[in-house]
Amino acid sequence: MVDEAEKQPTQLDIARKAGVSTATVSRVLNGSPLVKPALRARVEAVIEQLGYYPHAAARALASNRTFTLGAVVPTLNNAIFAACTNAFEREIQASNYTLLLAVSNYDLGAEEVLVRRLLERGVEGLLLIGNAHSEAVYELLARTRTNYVNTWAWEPQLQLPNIGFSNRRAGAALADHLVGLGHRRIGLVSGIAEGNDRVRERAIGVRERLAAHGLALEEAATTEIRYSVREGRRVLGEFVEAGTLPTALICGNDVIALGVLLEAMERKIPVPEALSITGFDNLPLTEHIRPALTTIDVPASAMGHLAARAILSAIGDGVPVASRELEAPLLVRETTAPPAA
Amino acid sequence: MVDEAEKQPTQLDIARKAGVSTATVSRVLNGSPLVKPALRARVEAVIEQLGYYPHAAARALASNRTFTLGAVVPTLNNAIFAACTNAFEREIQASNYTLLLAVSNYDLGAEEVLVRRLLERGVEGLLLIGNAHSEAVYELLARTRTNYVNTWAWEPQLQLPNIGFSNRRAGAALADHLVGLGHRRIGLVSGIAEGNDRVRERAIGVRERLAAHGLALEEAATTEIRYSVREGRRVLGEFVEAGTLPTALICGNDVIALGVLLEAMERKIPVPEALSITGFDNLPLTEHIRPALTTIDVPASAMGHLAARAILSAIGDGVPVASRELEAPLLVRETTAPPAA
DNA sequence: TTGAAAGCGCTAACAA
DNA sequence: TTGTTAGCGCTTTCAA
Repeated sequence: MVDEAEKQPTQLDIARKAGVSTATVSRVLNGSPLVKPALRARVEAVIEQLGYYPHAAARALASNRTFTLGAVVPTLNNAIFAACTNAFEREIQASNYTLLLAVSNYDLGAEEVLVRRLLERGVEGLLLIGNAHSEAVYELLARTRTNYVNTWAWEPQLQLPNIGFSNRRAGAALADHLVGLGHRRIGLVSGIAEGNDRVRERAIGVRERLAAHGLALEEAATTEIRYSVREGRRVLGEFVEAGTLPTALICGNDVIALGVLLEAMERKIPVPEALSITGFDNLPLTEHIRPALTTIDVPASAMGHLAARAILSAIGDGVPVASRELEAPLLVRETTAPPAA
Repeated sequence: MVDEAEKQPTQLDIARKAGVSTATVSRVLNGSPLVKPALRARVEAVIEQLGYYPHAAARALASNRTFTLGAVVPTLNNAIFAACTNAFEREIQASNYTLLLAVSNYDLGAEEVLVRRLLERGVEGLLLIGNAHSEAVYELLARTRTNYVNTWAWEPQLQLPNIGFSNRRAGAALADHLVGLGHRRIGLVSGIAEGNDRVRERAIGVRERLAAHGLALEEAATTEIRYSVREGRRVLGEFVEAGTLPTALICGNDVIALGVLLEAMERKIPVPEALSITGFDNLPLTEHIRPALTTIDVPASAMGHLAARAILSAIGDGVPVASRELEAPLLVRETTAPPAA
């Protein structure tokens, strides 16, 4: 019955014990220069003694600042988004900001309610993935004048705050590379395009370049699957059994590519001799596996860091977030080669 | 000059426009059953019209509830922690809670300030990794009566809220497996033990079982390294060149194990014939790679989900978080076999 | 250099 | 069933 909820001390407790006003306590806490050193020391001693710490909600209500930033990512079960989130958090942490994180599971509708929830929480800025978000999200962001940045994308014509790279050009680079190698029958095993503009842009890039060379994707070797090793393996098997295996397969990401590669090895299909494979992301493992995976180097951590710095300085200067294009270079390794004659 | 900061509408705005009191608006917002349907509809219409949404800080200050949970993890650049965090977020999201996430980078001192920061933010519960936290953290948690749970650990004698598995027993299982196979010269390539009780516990488990069999770790093949493929490769190379390679290597996690495995393959050291290798975590890839990795199946997502449910129900019932032990079974696959005669 | 006091937007008694 | 009102803990004028 005795719950003795001895509450957290408040500034009033500190003020009384130190014989000062709450205004002075507040000044001490906020490092105001106009508190006499002696007084400051006295107050700090009491703060220490009572184990006081500020009540963020009260502070936010009074000052209209939360020192909180938000991020909503599709998932953390993709090393690339986890890395970006990690970098973002580390960067804002250094500026005494705290991260409110939400996972949308690639669902734009869910994302909308999550963004709303973060806005209610008073986030001073937001990191989003991609440029595809619901109308409502964009309206909310505009109405509340929230600093935000769409990472993982670079589409200047959209006039959106982008810190990322051109998925379309990355897709194009992959296509050019394979065509340049002499491939004519190329398939695409991409991620699920629904609600994912990065996937769509990459596919457009691939198709455009193929078309420019008078080619087209092998539709019988083109499909969308979830990002998983198992799915990659399954698809490779299906292509083989259906007799639709092309000479090159562009995979939506490294995880899929790894699945395709491992299944090919299991089936004694020589890679890259009989089948060229490309990935996307440049996961740490891809350079160590044999054959090493040809892939696109996605600057995941850099996007996280830069997005944080951009938002933080936008908040500081009161200016809009500055866009910035990053490189996502093609890394030619061992899974791509000219097709067997 | 014209910044026209047309502020967010407040309950007062809604109340006036709807011709009711703010109390009624509050009731509508909180789904109080004692608001007449007609009135409710009128208020909701105005809310919709003005695009109003509640101010979480004000709400928190008045109600003393934040609907926020915190998590501080060592890093997100480890798929296993990312998976746990992902599961935790998904679970609390479903209960309308929001996640405050902080990354400690395996630094207990840093963790302390982060926990403090989350507490200031008013988190109603906290997910932590492991049982090793600073005194100050435990004091803070006790004093504020914050619901928290240490995942990734199961040490009932410590009387701490644990939802996890016994790292020591997992280490023991690995040792038993290898000894049972006939290995006598066993090395350990663990993660950095500093500030990481999981690593220490696993090592203890290994050493204990080895001792029980009258054996000891090959110290010349035992070391601590960062969790990276590259590091794993480097270490394998060093052991080979120093001529200290044992017949089996217990690796701190799958990433290290993969590095060791790939380097062994590169050097034409037959695995498992000449060298048995074990990992830890059961990353999705490990079952697909050849030879498939013998490892410990860590219930990362389950810990995230269960921790969330435990904290949420502790908050609901006002009772302490219930501990729970999970299995972390040994998965014997293809990288372990009897040592060559 | 310090203090008094008025809110910030909301919830929750308490009244009606 | 609805309204009135007193805070929640803090910041921030404004005075002193």
